[in-house]
Amino acid sequence: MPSDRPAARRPYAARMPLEERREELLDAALRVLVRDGYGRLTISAIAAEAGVTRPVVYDAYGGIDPLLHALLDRTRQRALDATLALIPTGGVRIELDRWMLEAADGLLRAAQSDPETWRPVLGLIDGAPPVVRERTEGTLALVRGFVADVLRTNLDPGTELDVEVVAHSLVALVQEFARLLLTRPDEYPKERLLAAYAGILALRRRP
Amino acid sequence: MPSDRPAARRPYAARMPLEERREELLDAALRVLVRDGYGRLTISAIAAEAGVTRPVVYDAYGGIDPLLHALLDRTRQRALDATLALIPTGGVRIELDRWMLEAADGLLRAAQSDPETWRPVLGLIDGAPPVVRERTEGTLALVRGFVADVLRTNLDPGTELDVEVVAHSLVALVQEFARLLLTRPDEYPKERLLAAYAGILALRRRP
DNA sequence: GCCAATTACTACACGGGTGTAGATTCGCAC
DNA sequence: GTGCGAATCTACACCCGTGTAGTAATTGGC
Repeated sequence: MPSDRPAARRPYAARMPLEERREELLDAALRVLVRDGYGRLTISAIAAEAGVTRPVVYDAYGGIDPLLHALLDRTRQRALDATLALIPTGGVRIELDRWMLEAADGLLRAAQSDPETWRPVLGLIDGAPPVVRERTEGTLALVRGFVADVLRTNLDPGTELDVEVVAHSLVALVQEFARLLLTRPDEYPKERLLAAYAGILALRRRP
Repeated sequence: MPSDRPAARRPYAARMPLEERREELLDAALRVLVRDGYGRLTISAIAAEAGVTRPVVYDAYGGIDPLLHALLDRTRQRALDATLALIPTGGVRIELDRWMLEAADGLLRAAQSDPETWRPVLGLIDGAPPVVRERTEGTLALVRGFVADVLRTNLDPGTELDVEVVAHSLVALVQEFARLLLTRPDEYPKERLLAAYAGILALRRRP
């Protein structure tokens, strides 16, 4: 062999302005996250997934923490937008039973149509570090607040209920349904879950 | 200084037969786990917490995986024992509403009295790897099965309900209450949670 | 076509956890 | 009290991810 080739230089990845690169890195990071969990969400893995070398990631985000922060922000915003679209605000009066069903339906649809966003949000990704729990909890608190408002506005005046705990319960319940839908869709398709939910709600009227 | 002391040998930890050492290591591991999460549950950290050197841990368990497995087994068994004690088996007939309240009360008591066992079981420890989710899910499936049996045995014959989904919901609800109790006891003391729960159940009778 | 700024890559040092081989000490049995 | 086996410790090599300084290629503007 005449030339012991000097470690074959890696072909350059397509160049990209910083902002665009940042978005692409977030996309790559989300793929890694959903596929492998937080435990394997490393700078190395993200760079490999995006087809670039690690310094590119450092130039774009400075480290895993800012990157994760940005990823959580983007994901949170998407999920929150979809969720708040289902909740009437500003003291609008609605029919509670009907709304609870429609909102559940809407949320299950959202989760089903964009699982990459919702799996992390629903806590279905393994290895979540504390920062994830904190941020998720903050978002959930917001949603629970809106749900509680809806309840206060629309519950029969006579009803004595701990609205905050009930809001907690409703949100937890719908979340659990969404988890079932995403993890065992064959066993628990949307129709089954909604029918069961309707059955539970109906107990309130048929003594 | 006459003697440049040769790195001061570490004092020996008290010797212990293997089985006893294993238990002590599990205790240490549980403390580390609850305090720092799965992300910091390393052989090094466990050895330090137990006051021994790493080879002791390797001799006792062979690595982090067998140790974690043993720890999960022990924790799971404790939680499962406490839980199954609350669920009537073998087709015994009971009064459903009363039982649901008593069982919730019992579980909240259990969680409150032994948080080190229940925090991991309730998913309150950060950074759980896939194996934890799998094992927890298996245990939950068992519990849900028993709850579903109770429902089948004691629901009014006329009631048309998706018993499996309802069991899922009940278990998820009580779990959520337990999480609230352990993470925000001042805001959500046991009495408040149980009162709210009773209120929700009561809706079934007061139309 | 060429140049310069921008973007990407190579190469290094570091830190922390893993796993193991071999030396050392403890403490029970006799 | 003294062995001797069991239990513990020391010391090493290894891997993998981090973070950065310096080098090289690309590409848009002229």
